Amino acid sequence: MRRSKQETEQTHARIVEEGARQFRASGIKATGIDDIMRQAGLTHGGFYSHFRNKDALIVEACAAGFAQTQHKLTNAVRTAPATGQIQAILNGYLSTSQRDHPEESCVLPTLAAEVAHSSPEVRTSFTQIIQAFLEYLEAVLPVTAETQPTDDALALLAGMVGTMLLARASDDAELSERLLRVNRAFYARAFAPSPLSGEDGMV
Amino acid sequence: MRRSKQETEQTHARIVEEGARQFRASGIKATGIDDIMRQAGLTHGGFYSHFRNKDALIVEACAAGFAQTQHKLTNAVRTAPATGQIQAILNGYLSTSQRDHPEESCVLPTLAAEVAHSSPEVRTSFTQIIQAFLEYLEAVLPVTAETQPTDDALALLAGMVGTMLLARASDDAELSERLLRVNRAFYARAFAPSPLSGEDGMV
DNA sequence: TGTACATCAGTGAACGCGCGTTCACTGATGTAC
DNA sequence: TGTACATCAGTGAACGCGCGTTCACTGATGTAC
Repeated sequence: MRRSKQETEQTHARIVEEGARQFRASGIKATGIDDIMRQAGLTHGGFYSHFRNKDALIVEACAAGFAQTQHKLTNAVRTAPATGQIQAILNGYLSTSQRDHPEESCVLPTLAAEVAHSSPEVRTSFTQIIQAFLEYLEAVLPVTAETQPTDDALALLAGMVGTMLLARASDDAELSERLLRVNRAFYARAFAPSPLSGEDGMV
Repeated sequence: MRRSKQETEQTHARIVEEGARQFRASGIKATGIDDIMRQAGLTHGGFYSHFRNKDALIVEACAAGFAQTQHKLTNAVRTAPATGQIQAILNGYLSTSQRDHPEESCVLPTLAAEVAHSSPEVRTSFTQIIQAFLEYLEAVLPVTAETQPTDDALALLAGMVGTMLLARASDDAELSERLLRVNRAFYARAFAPSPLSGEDGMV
């Protein structure tokens, strides 16, 4: 039966949120429409009242996932001293809690490889997320004599994404921990104007 | 009908090679046993004369893929001057030709995210590949006053893997190219004892 | 070296299952008068 | 403001399809004598 506008909007948001969770937790291909709808408290047929197809949900779910990561990082940066902002981002992004909860973590390490095989619309919107993340980092990175923030952001993002990807793939707890810890320190040293220590997850 | 020992071995190797290609090209879940066997010139039923199940092939295919990457890098290093070995690895690994041919490129950027959701046996063997890659890089990295090769290898590998992952996900040709070019230079500057320029793909 | 038999690589049909998407239907909501 | 009707969010069965795996079968290879 028909629902009120407000309820429809809430339901839509709930499906997007659940999609964002499950895509990140299990991967895009491995997550079925049915899984998402059931978690959202609905039956699978109703999906197509909200989205043209699965790709349309992927686009919205990735955007929602990135917004979530951006908010977390912004909170982490806000509570950090001006000279420790890069360190705060690294501590937040490369924390064990983020590693252990991909379902509410950054979409790049979890979904980038699958997106590379996806439809043009998915790839285009995902590329915009990468660009938005780069711009976000550029704004925080310091200007140095040697390099530009716009170039440094590329190396920093790649390092963050690669570190999390490998830390999640590693079965060996010690290696996984070492990847996070060592690379938090490495990238902080490489980019922070005056590196500060500290080690809290962002959650 | 029964085949000779030699022919059986060759067929086995052909299936592994084809699996390694297609897993990297399309992803593990997206590649069917049938696809692989057809490309190997066989029918799908025969698969189980060679492998217990799909996971067993994944393990062998990842190992074969890594061996291929290691050989390519070793060739690139061999023809480089002693001080330009890191640069040679970066130029080889982060080339546009590697980006455009995932089917014969490193297994880490393409398969790590899917492996994180795979069976224990797959995860364990994949972790060994990560460790082998790290040891390989450690042997090439210089010893400095500040850091250990064993730590530097973690940051270098993460940067290489993250860069390729993002370069492949990016729909924007300019951004993709910039990721490869800028990060080749960044990681060379960060790790090489005396950075040399140069820009050939490894192929 | 030759023969008889066991082995087993490969075939192709079949299995149960889950997928994305469609569709007829229901009934509360939104809207035109 | 009240009424009559169109709209449409959500249900649940059904669709065609592809998946990983099993299995009876074939016939050349490997082996025991």
